[in-house]
Amino acid sequence: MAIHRTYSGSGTGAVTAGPKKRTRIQAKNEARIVAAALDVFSMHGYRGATVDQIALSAGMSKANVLYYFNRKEAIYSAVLAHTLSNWLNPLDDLDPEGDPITELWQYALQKLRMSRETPYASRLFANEILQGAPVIRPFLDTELKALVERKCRTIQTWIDAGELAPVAPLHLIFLIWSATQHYADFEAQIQALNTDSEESLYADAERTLQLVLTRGLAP
Amino acid sequence: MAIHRTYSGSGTGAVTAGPKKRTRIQAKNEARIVAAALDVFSMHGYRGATVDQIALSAGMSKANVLYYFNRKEAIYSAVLAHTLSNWLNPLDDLDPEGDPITELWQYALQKLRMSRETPYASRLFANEILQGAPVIRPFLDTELKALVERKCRTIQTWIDAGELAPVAPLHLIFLIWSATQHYADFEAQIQALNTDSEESLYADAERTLQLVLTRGLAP
DNA sequence: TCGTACCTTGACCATCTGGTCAACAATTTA
DNA sequence: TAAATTGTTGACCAGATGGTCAAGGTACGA
Repeated sequence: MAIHRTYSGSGTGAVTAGPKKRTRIQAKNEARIVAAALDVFSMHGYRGATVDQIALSAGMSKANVLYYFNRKEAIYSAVLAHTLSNWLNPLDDLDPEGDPITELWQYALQKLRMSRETPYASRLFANEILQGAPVIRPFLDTELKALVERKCRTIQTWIDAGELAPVAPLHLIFLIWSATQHYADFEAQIQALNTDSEESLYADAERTLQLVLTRGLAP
Repeated sequence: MAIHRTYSGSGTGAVTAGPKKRTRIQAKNEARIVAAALDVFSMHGYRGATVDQIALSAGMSKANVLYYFNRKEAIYSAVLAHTLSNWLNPLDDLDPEGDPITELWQYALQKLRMSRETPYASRLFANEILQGAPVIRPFLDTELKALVERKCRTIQTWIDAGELAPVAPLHLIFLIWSATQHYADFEAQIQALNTDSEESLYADAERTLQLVLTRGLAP
């Protein structure tokens, strides 16, 4: 997760010289700011978010927010870095030794539940990528690409062994990502079109996705 | 497509009294503005777009843009209204008389090709819905909801007739939307992760989606 | 040709917003 | 406790941006 290194300003703002030890107060306030900023950025996008909103949401003054993060962009980078690993980690769990269809369905299910439980993270990335990924492009080009290529090889191995339908591995990953993140990113649309309870909504989503994936991926 | 009526300001700005006939120049310039605004809004979102950018892209002065559309929001509404019908029309083509899996796959294919050919429209809606659909929520709640419910009934009929796997119709539609629009909305990510040509990218996407859908939906 | 209505824009204004700074408060350290 | 470091904020600034307006230009019917 090298996003951290990409943006030098994402640390403590007041300290310009070498890396000093972080105070308790620093850690606490930076965490509060990042948590507040996730809300604001994921709702309004980078440009639509204001430092004032973030400060208000974090319960402190704008000047104080900019004391910890010199620039608005630094807050944004910190939020992305803080969220990115959690958001993408499950992919790493795909086990080449496991049963392909079980592994893939478990991955999809985990992503679907994450979309429900932490939609902010999903919308944060959706916004970032919609704008052309100006900040996390370096990460996409290097670490995410390496991870995805590794997992594509795993999937291809399954296909070659006749344990999985002959899909294009990369596009299977895209399919799982899109189908699950949709429930977070397009929540407003889904709320408008759904008539049932949220509970049964997600139950139906799981059922349908499981059915299509398990049948669609059978060799 | 009643979005037009929702925003009174989306017509000619200078004329405040009743509906007068539109000049040739009016029609031409409004079309130029809407086309330019689609580019700008889809790239930067509502808040990130500036009237100056739109004016520059349309080849006229900012003041002139605001002569035809009194408010920035009016431009935005006009762009949404102009794009919405084209973007959602294919769903209406689902023929209850046709073969279910063929019909659904043709619909998915059409959406996938639209994502490739006119990604701006997709990204425009993605931005709008990510922000909570502040402008098109009334449309979602009424016309889109009615259309989707109608199509869900069609799908349910197919299921009841044993011609289709027992999925939740609404979620099947979500699956098709998400899997296809993903290629437009997340283009930046896809570009970063793809190593092949764009041609083979979309060929693989079609092949994988067809395989999973046709197998996954078989009764 | 003339007059009217429509078109176009540079200059301008009010507001919003990211960022700075000096002054003061709290906390840690010697 | 005294000094020094760290934390906090109201006031302020500069640039960006949505929107207005008066003044002048252009098309078009009578």
